[in-house]
Amino acid sequence: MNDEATGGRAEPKRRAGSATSKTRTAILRGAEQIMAEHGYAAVTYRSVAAGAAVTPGLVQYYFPVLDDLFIALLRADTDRIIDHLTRATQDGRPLRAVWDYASGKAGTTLMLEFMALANHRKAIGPVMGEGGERVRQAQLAAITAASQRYEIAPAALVFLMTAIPRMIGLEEAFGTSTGHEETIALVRQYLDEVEPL
Amino acid sequence: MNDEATGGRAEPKRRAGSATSKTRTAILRGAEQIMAEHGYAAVTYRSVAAGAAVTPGLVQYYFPVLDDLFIALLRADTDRIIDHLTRATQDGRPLRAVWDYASGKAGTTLMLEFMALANHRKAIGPVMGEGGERVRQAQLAAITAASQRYEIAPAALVFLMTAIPRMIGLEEAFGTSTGHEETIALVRQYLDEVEPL
DNA sequence: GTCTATACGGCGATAGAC
DNA sequence: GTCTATCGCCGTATAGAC
Repeated sequence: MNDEATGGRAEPKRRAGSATSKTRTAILRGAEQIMAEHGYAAVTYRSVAAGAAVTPGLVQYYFPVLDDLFIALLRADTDRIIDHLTRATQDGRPLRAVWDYASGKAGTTLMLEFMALANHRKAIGPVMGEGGERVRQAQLAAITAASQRYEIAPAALVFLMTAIPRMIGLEEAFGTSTGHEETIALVRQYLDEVEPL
Repeated sequence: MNDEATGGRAEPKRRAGSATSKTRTAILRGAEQIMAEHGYAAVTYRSVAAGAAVTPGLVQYYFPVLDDLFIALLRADTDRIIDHLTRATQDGRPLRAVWDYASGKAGTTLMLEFMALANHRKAIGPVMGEGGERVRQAQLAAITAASQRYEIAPAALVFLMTAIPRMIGLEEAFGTSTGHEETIALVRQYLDEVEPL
């Protein structure tokens, strides 16, 4: 509700305390769990403090604005995703790996959570964009080795193999489902052609 | 931030005052403008009241819980979208009409706004799902007349023509763009084949 | 039925004490 | 470097005036 307030700030100091502080990592771990369990809206100075058994003021000391905490969480998640994709695309069927990963429910939920977060905390948007770009470049690198097999521009292919299952997941989270089965069948047919099992 | 509180309620009376009240429609109009201009987070009892020149208590009289106000706005938006699509798909190139509409920036922004809203106001989700289903059925009805032209299952086609530009819009809102151009070129090529200008 | 006034417990952010 | 007190928002509930 105070979006404008945080958006209009120049650039104050964004971090206090050492980056290696034990307290700091304990706070991050606790915040991550709260976010996974109850959503970003449940991540408050008070709840994180309670989870890490410190005072709310101390959490705020390490993360002066709540954005800073979310950004740290988002960056860590992005790194994890890229790690996973890098490993999963080395089995000879990189396109299927991309499709399968994007089809995972957990990832879609997390994406929705961060999209919603970015939507009312303007500092988060650019971090998401940069993370999305990093992920896409990693996917692109993983499929270009065999790109002549696919008959479709690699960049378009990677986008589609991510966007389609993601949007299906989003819609299903709310209860819209018309066309999902038919679309999945279409993609499966294509994958069977270009990356037979 | 008080999601749990509103979620745990049985089912109190959800509306007071007549549905045709002049005050009620004034409140809705004002709320719509605030939402379009500053996002859903700026829609508060106090801001809406100020916009409609009434007291916050009166807004709450007509919409006892803020969800009720958002649901009224979402339903009205869905009706408008269906009206628009019904008209736009009658020019002989219904698939292009679907694609063009989903490519509009305003609609994508609004969708993101409502998705974010649904993400932390659980009462909104089902209303979004139902609205999405209504829109999709209308689109489906509009293209099935000429469906033999398309070579792809109509339901999959409608989903893709909506999902692709929507996801492109979402990603661009944050700053991810790899693959967008290539994907758009791909779709344009397909549209030129099945619905030549 | 319409509408106002007020109170409560939550929140993020800030200033400043230790 | 660590932590507290306080401020001004918020949604919601309630009591009651007209």
